[in-house]
Amino acid sequence: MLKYALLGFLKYESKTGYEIKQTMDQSTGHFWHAKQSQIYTTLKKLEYDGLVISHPEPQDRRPDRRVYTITDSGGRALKDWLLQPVTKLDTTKQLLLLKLFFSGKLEKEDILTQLRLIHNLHEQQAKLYKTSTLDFIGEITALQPELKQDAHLWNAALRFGVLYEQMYVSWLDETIAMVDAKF
Amino acid sequence: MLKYALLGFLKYESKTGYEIKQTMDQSTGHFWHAKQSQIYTTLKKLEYDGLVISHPEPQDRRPDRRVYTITDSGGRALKDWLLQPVTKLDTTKQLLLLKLFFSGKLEKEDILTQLRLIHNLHEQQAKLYKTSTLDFIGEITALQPELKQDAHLWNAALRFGVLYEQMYVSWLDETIAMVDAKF
DNA sequence: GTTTTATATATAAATAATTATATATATAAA
DNA sequence: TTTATATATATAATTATTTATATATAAAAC
Repeated sequence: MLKYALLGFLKYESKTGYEIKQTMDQSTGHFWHAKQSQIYTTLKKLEYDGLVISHPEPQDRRPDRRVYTITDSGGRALKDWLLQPVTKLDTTKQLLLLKLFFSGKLEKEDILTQLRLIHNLHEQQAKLYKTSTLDFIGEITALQPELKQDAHLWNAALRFGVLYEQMYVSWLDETIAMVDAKF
Repeated sequence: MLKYALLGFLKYESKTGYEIKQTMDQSTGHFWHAKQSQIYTTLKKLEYDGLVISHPEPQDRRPDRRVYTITDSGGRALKDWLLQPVTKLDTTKQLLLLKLFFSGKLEKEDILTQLRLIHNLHEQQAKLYKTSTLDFIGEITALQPELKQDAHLWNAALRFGVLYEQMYVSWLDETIAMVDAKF
């Protein structure tokens, strides 16, 4: 699937692997991520398959950048994929839930420590959504009004993150109270 | 991580790979899953590492079952892992969000079709939580009262699934309305 | 002044996970 | 009576992903 994410970003503009990594972390990061090494190897595969092309760009006092550009074939592959209906639920892997599920024989305090730690992490993430991530969408659409539709969808994806964190924190509150009462 | 899930299940009772797969699908399925092939290979690895042992059990008119049992070493490994704090958020991969993110240039109807399809899937899943999954916890604790604490945590994990689906469906309602209005 | 962070690309090695098969039997449903 | 489902184990091949590492420079922070 990563290949389509890469095509998606390159459809907006040509980029280097490094730039894609930065953009990804700031935009799709909370629902789709990849390591730098995977991005580089997948870009190579995409070029081999003719979905992107690359050329080196000299820079002063720095090593060459390799800039990737989507091809017509890549554009078609992207669109085909976008139109292909999603027919099953994502299978997420939640480490905390897995641990909690098997924690019935642990001490009360050990369970609570685990839950409180994760509570902090999710509160931080919730805060993050309310500040930094919001502005990059505004900036881009101010410069490129033709991306207005896109921006609506970016906001929807961001909104998902906000709701998810809200839900997560309230579930944690509930669960901490339950453990406190029943253990 | 799958290895710890397997140890977790085997801590309750000795099981075959086949049985673990069934149990997993019915219990941790919505936050941790694995293919049958991965379960079999991971069990072998666990045995090689001395965390479980296995022995074949003859059956009448069916091939032998290979029953796995957790060892003391496996029990310790499980407990160590359970106590180890979770220090970062899970990185989920949401196919629908990824597609939506890049769908700004699609036709309104294509986007809505995609969203409505996934809406159905999540409503079904929400319904499923309200019925079938609830009873297996009641059944087990009726037979084994010493699992009462465990059952509280199983319910908490299930509750997460319920809240998640609620959140997902309401986000979809919001998003469908937005696309309907803005595209 | 030294360390950290940012810019930039890339490969090797290892681990994790999926898909596709193969084999064998019994029972229940169409 | 044929088909589908459930019981049971297992391997091969492929794909996906992570971790670790190497190289090189500049700017900013400490």
